[in-house]
Order: sequence, then structure tokens, then C-alpha cells
Amino acid sequence: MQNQPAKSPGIKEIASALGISIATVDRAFHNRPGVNATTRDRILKMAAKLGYRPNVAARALKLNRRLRIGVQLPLEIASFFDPLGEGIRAATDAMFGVDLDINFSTYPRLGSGDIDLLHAALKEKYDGLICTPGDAAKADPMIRELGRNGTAVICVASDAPRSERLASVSIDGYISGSLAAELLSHTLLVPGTVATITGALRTLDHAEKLRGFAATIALVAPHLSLLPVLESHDNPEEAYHQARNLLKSHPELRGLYISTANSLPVLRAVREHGQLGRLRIITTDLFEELLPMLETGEVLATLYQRPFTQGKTAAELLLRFLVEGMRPNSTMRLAPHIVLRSNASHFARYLGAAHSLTSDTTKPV
Amino acid sequence: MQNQPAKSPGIKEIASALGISIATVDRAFHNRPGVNATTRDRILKMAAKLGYRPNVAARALKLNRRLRIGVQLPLEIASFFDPLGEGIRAATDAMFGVDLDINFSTYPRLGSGDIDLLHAALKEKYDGLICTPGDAAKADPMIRELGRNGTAVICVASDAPRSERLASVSIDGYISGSLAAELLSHTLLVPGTVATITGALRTLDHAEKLRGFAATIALVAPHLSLLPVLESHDNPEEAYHQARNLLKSHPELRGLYISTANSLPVLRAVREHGQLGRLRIITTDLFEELLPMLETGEVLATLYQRPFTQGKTAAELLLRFLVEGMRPNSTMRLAPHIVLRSNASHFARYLGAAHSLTSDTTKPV
DNA sequence: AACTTTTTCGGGTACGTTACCGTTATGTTT
DNA sequence: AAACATAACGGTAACGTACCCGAAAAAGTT
Repeated sequence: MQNQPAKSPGIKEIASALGISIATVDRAFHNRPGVNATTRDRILKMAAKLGYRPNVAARALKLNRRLRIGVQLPLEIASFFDPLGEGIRAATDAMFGVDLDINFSTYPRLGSGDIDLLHAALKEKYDGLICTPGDAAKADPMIRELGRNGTAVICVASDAPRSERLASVSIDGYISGSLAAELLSHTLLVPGTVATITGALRTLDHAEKLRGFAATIALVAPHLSLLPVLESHDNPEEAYHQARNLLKSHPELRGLYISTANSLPVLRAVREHGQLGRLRIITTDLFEELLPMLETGEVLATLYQRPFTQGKTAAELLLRFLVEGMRPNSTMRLAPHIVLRSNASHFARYLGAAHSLTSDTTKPV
Repeated sequence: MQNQPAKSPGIKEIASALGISIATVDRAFHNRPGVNATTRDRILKMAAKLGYRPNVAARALKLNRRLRIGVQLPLEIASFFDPLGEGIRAATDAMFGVDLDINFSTYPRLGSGDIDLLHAALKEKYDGLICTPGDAAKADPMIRELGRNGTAVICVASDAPRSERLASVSIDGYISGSLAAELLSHTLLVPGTVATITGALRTLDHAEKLRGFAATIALVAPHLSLLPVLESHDNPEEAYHQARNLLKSHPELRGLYISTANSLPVLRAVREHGQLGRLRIITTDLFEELLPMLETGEVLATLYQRPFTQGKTAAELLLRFLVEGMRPNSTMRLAPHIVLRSNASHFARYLGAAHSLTSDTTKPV
């Protein structure tokens, strides 16, 4: 059935079959100068005839390239960026055959210190960089400069689309917002009012979420009227006060979509107003404190943005590009996970201790 | 801040750090005879201290061994197993520095020809095998035998838990069923009857789904009464007729959970009874024909079993084990994606042409 | 014809690991 | 004390590829 493998031919076999040296064969394959056009053809023909496939192991060994990769993530919000970093770590750990030097560095929060770090990355001369630009406008020129200096940049969880970054990995914001609207529409069957609290509208992602939410409310639940969006500017206290004001001025409110990760202060305000359980709430991301509320139904659902997967995907795409030259699509959008009470426990395990795909038992080398 | 790159250590570094030869270090790692117990300890300690990781490229080159991996998947249902195979391909393609020989073979459908293929795999002497055993009872002895012969077996999308397979990757059936119940409970607020149609109860996975469904119905929607389960035995026509009988004998039916991939014949029966749109339906997996029904709400939601991710994960775990000796957890359960109309289009792209994470632009070798 | 320049090619080494074989130290038997 | 056995370790040749260096041949210049 299967023909014998017959030991796959190397450049040595090609060379001796043509009576030339392996150096020439090597030159021909890498179309380096110094090889006659006709010999080059003969070599390629012979390679095809013998079914030559380069030995990846030997190549990897010889090249022995060390890839220096920088990772720049904010410390806040840890429940999101910690698993994202772990995802990156998981992808790089799984990479063998390449010498990787991963350099994690952090800054306080989105939009505070990130530009300085990007600037510092210029001197590091990384082969690749994974970052989450807070303000695209400011990050753009830095990322473009990094690209010119030979650093491939991938944005994760946020984007700087007008820079010439290699790719960006993030959640599809429009789908997130749209899902929130759809889920609310399932339980809000009579006319009423719904509201949204977001982070910062200048962030592309948040704007997308609201677009999706508004469009889908209009489409599938025209009986619901949507209040103007509230911007919390990624500030917990502002989020709390805006929620208080909202609840005070709109006692008729029936549904709430919290599209920022700062959902806890909002939920506190809702509880203080005795509205928890009556108000239908969709949140974003997953926290320890959210689990009991999902359990009781006080929070209808949360849209989990899969930080681990985002990190893993970003690192995989970057490595694939650096190692094999495979250029990824410029934007990769993941679908958020809809977390209800039934599947909350499944995602909760990403919250606590470090997650790993494999156990630690190693067999002797 | 960042410590020196410090060129990742090899056995040479370990040897010189201890003032011994690399030969002894090598013997220690492979616990071959001829090395003092205390030196062995010192070597292992030093290796851990330096963070030694064997260079798989050098090892693969020296041993000149190519990993032979078999993949055995059913042709039916293509919309599920094609992307699963692509996931496997994606994981193996991303491997670098190891010579892989992937051997795909197929059999008509689950439980028809799979055992023969497993038997054939014995002679192939694969290093690793990925398969989807249809009948665990029959597959168990074969898989155990394969294990004894040095083939690491990973089950994907189904399991043979009592065989000594290395690991299994699949969707968490209990969560699937539980989600179906929860989603139904969101719209079925008044007392009524719900039913389930499954594939084959002898499949562990299907049984789990029903357990989850029944338990969650009882918990969150005690006003709903659940009819006895219908087994379609993975047969489209049987599914159709059972659905017909169900609708005829239970005109009061309000909700339906189709936990088999054979949802289309069931939906046809529902349509013929004019119940489409009235009956709340949760399906399993995603098909082209399902998209318009999600759009109109005739199908409330479908639980997407993420075949691509399952295949990719299975292959990653297998390779990690074969190359680095990292033993995975024996069972890995993924959470299904809840597909509503808002996110259906996002998953639909996995249905059509071959999916790839990266574009096809390659740089010259 | 004697040279320089350019083109074309071969020799040789290194990458990190494995495994064979040789060497030294230590203990045991005649 | 000589002879030998065994344990513990060192030296080193490959594996297939990439690339530097230099040699030879060809082509061009005076």
C-alpha cells in the first residue's frame, strides 16, 4: 500500500546526483548570487524529481535564530490582562525549535505610560512586539517607526488601525453589542427603556459595541427605547456615580448593557437602588464577584472577551510570521463567549491561579 | 529591569558549569547507566537552575526520526469533521523544527469502519493517532493495544474513557445540555412541555447532554415538563419520523432541544407541521441551512461545538506530548459557543471553503 | 600577453544532540 | 603483586543545513 519512505533526499543527494557540490545547491535554493542560470535550473529540476524537502530540523538547528519578543501590557485590569499574558506565554512555551526571548513589561493602565514603553521598545530592537495601544492616535507614529526598524507589531485587545502594525487581534465589538441587545430582547418583551454605560468612546472597540447594540435594539426590539450613552472614561468612581444618576432620573429603566469592564461599581449602584433582580443586566468580561450574580440571575449574562485566547492567538500569529514568514490577516476578530449561569463555572477557572493546557508531569527526556 | 538575553543553555553549558563532560550530562538525562547518582542529581539540579530545555531541532536531526501521526475521521458529517481536520492541519503546519508525517484516513460514518481503521493503524506503527471512536466498547481494546505498541492515542469529539488513551478533547456535554435548558427557560415562562431528540444514548457525550438538560430544566424551569428522550440513532430518516410522531402526539409542545447534529430532518418535520416559529428550538452544530432560521428566530440558538478548535487542540496536545514529553490532562472539555442570530455570521465562515488563520503569502525559502 | 574583475563553484565549519568507543579510577580475585 | 572486572566519565563523529572563505574558471581590460 504505502511505498517505502526511502530516506528522504537531502541537498547532498541532489549535489552528488549532478556531480556538483552542496554549496551550489544551497545557493540555488536560496537564490543567492553566484550560480549559473542553467545549473540552477538543473538543480531545481533534480530537486523536484527526487522530491526534495528541506530538513526542517537541520535548518532550525543551523539558523539557531533567537527571536526577541517584547510584550507590553497594562497592570490594570488584572483579571483581563493576566490571562491574556498567560495566553501569550502558553503560545511561546509551546514553540520549540526556536530560541525565544520573551520580555514582559508593564505600565499602570491603558493610556498611561504605554507610549513611553513603545518608545523604549525602539532601542530594544525587538523582532516582534505585542501591545495594547490605549490611544491609537498617539501610538500610530511609534508603531510605524517600530515597523521601519524591523519590529513586527501585533496589537491585542485594542487596535491602532492606521499604523502599519502587522495585525491586530481583538473581540468583535459590533457582535458584542449586538449580542447584548439580542439577549435583552429575549426577556424584555414589552415596551420599556434600556441604557448603556461604556468606557471611553474614543476607543474604537467601545464605539463598535454601542453601534452593534443600538442597531440590534432597533432591529429586533423596536419597542425598547435607548437612552443616550454614558461614558465612564474607564474610571470606577465615575461609573458608580453615573449609574446612580441614571437610576434616579430613570426609574422606568428595564435593561442595562455595561460595555466597560468596570461593571462592579455600576452593579453596586444598582444594588443600592434595590433594582438588582428587577433590572435586566448584560455585562462585559468576567470577575469573581460576578459569579454569584450570574447564579441568581441578577446579571442575565456577561460577554466574556476571552483574554487567554486573544493572547494565545496574537502570539501564534506573531511567531508564525517571524518564523515562517506567514503574514496574518491584518485584523482578526474573535467572537465573545456568552456566559450564562450554566457555563459560568467553566470560564471561572481562568480567573484564579495560572492556567495551563497541560499538567506538569514530564516524562524523562 | 530586563535580565541579559544570555543565550539559552545547552548540555554544553550544564557540563562546563559543573566541570564535567557533555557525555555525562547526556547519560544523566536519559538515565542511562554509567553515571554516579550524586552527579546525576547535580546535573538535574543545574539543568533546572539554568532553565535547560532540550533543543528539539538538534535532537530531531541527530535521531533522524520523523514523527508519524495518523488521523482517522469519518466523512460524515462533513460540516463538522472537515473543519476539525483543518484544525489538526493548522496545528501541525505551525510546527517548526520537527519532521512530521501526517496521515489522514477516513471511514464512512461514526461506528462504521472505524474499528477496521484502528486495526490497520496497528501495523502502521504510528507515533501518535487522533481518532473519534464511535463505539467506545469496541474501540477500547484496540486503543489499549495501540498504546502498548507505542502509539499515543488522542480521542477527539468523542471518547473511549476506559481505554488507556493519552487524552480526549471534546465539548462539555453537560454544559451543552444545561445551556439549552437555560436558553429555553428564558422564553418559555409559562407551564408547558419540552422534548429532546438525541443521536445515540450509548455515546457518552449525548447522555451527558441530556443529563445537563434535564437537571437544568428541573432547576430553573420547574414549570416545564420534559418528555422522554427520543433516540434517532444518528439516522436522518429516523430523526424525521420521530419528530413527526412527536409533533402529532404532543400538539401542546412548546420547546425542543435537538442534541444530535441531524437537526435538519427534524426541522423539516417541524416546518411541515406548521410549528416553525411557534416552537422554541435549540439545535446543535452549525449548517448552512440553519443560518436563515437563526435569522428569523425559527431556531432560537444553536450550540456550536467548535470543531476547528477541537482539532487544533487535540493536535497541539499530541505534539506537545510526542516532542516534549508533556503529558496532557486526560480529558479536556471545551465550552460550546452559543450561536444566536447576532453572531451566526461570524461562525458561518468556518462552513465554506477551507479556513486558515493566515493568508497564503509565503516568503521564499 | 599579463593583468584585473567577475562569475561560478568547492571546501570546510558550526549549530546542539546522541551514541559509540576509549580512558581513567576503584575495587576484586588469583 | 599482577591481572582483571566494573563503574564513572571524557572525546568525538555524525545528523542536514547555512554560509563564510577561498579557488578556479571565465570574461573583460590594458
